[in-house]
Amino acid sequence: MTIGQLARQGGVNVETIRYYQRRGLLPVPPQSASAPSEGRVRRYDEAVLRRLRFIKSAQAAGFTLTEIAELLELDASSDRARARELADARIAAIEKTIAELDAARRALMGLSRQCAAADTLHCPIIAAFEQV
Amino acid sequence: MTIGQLARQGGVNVETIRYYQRRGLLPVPPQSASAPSEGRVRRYDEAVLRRLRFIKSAQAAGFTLTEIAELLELDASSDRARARELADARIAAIEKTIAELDAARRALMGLSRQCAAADTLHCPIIAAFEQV
DNA sequence: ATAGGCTCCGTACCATAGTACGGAGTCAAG
DNA sequence: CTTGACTCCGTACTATGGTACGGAGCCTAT
Repeated sequence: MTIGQLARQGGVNVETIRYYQRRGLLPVPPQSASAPSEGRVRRYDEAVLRRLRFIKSAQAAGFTLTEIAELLELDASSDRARARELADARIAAIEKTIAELDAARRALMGLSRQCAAADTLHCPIIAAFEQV
Repeated sequence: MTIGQLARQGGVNVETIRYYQRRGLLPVPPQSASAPSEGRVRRYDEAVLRRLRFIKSAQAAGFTLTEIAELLELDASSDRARARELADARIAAIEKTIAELDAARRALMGLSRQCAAADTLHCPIIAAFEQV
């Protein structure tokens, strides 16, 4: 797979892959190949694609790229304690975020309902967020 | 209330307030006062504090500062349709984010459990996120 | 064998949301 | 009436996560 194909499969663009390579999140495969005709173009395999998808998932989970770099290193190592530490910390953070988002969601639903009511002059947007 | 007191009450720092003022999110009160002894220091009232807290809440709900600026304008206006539109769009986005975070949370909990088990060699971090 | 796409790589630039700095003026307390 | 904390303001810098650009060179189908 070329870098362009990898990018399409992973749903990112080529520049992003290069950026991840610069950050050490993705490997830079060798250009040389066994066959003499195969040239100066780097080829990527399924493992890299999985790695790329992992990065995207971990990012969605709120990990920063720096933390993801650490996770990727841990994945290869056997430091179970550290891996667990990171996972648990992130679980707690996620639960907090979910609670916040849920509160915001409720505030917004109240706002939307108010705005739908024909008898209000305007929607009290700021007020909708009081005590959120 | 001075800018420093406002900042402390709002849980942000002074520079942030100035930044919000530059972005038009918070008003810049006049320096002049009725009493001649009152000087060149700007004073803020409760309404500004509420506004600041609203900004923080809206930000936690995932609105960008640009969107928040629009919300603040809408709050003063009567454009109920537009306010509702923004609210509904954000509710949908929040629900999607919550679903993603919940999937990530489940993946991480699986990971943590694996890491806790004494019989595993290492925690399969990348694998934990497959199909997340 | 040549046109068009890709790839390679370095460097520069972007948006978002702040944070830091520094000099000058102001304010309240001792 | 001075000292120390705070305010004012402009400008510069930071971190994060990318995007854009441009000149090479490579690769494949016609």
